Amino acid sequence: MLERPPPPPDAPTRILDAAERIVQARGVTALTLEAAAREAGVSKGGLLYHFASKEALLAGLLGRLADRVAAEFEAVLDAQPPHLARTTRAILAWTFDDPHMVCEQHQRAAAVFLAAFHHDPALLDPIRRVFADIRARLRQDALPPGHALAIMAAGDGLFMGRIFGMYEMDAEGLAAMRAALERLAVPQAGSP
Amino acid sequence: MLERPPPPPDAPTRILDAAERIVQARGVTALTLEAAAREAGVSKGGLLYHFASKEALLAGLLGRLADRVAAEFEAVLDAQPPHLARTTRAILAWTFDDPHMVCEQHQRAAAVFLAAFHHDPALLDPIRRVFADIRARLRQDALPPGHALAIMAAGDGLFMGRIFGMYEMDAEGLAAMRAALERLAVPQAGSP
DNA sequence: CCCACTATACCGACCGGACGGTTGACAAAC
DNA sequence: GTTTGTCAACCGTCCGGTCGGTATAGTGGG
Repeated sequence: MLERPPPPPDAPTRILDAAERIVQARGVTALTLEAAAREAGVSKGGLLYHFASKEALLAGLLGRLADRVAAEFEAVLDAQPPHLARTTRAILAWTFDDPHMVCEQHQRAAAVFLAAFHHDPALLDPIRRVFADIRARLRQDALPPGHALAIMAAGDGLFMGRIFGMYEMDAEGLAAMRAALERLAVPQAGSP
Repeated sequence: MLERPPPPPDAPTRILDAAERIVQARGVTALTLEAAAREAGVSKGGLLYHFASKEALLAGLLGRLADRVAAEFEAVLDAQPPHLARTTRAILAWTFDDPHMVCEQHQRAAAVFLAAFHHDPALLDPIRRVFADIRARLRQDALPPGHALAIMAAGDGLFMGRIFGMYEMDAEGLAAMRAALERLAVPQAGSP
């Protein structure tokens, strides 16, 4: 059964894809309007027709990234069985259940994130909102105070370590860390 | 009792200080050779006499940063009482005992870090070594596997959250989080 | 059906400015 | 008189953004 090949994406999408590819492959500095245009198969003028400035391009990139992150987390959350600390456990799954394939996508996300921050920290606002929303839901988990925060921070730290090439954690260390954090995700932990 | 005012720093130091100030105050993009020179009170040629290229300037910045981070951690570690998980507890103290004054310094460190990463990720190597060393010592703490890692990752995540303006954690949340992590820093935790 | 007009999508040459780096001169120190 | 530190002027390049133009596809009047 052949899948119908997806229709060719429209120009703005193609341009955003191209920009992402460049940022991921050759770094923030390589993202110029010309390069993005060429990679997308349009002229610089064509690119600027859809994104009126570099900032607009970055904003587009960030908006899409925020949407994707939100959707990804939602999917992980939906896959979690009911539990008093469901959101917290979703974060754990999100952090550790990463099929290796996704790593590339995370690298891309990080590259976009950093590119945007580099240009103007305010561009991160869409993502900030996504995470603020997650944090709000986290607060409703029936966990001792601080546990959910610790788990989330640890996930973020792991993510950062990967992004900046600070850790190369082996599977064993990763599993141990996950186990330790999972023990924090037990409602009323520590007082049977 | 008046402290003897420190002798005026030499030119390379003045230049590095100036570059740091610029990166912190006006972002990565604002760090140009001209701007750094002007801020340091020398001409561009004068700057290039001491740092032959922008990359050299960034390498200098990063080297100094790595030294300072290492020294700072060492100081925190020395202040810790003997304990089976001394290194781990030093990390906790490092993360949470932050007198507010230091926050500014951390912002500066992060700005330098990001500027370097932006130019060339390989410039981060000196810092990578510092953290690799800390991680190695962490492994010698008598803690259940994963606990020290979790604590370190949480610290990193908190740091990242602050850098990118993702969290604004209140003191209460911070204290709760610290308490949760501190419970992980107890040797043989969980099995009396 | 044809024509005039308009809107959409795109092109690529060009401009202005910034930035990294070079050069040659110069003065004080040794 | 050579070395050391500093300067100002300059150069080539690159990049973001502008602009005049083109091709295609409607749209409405006659």
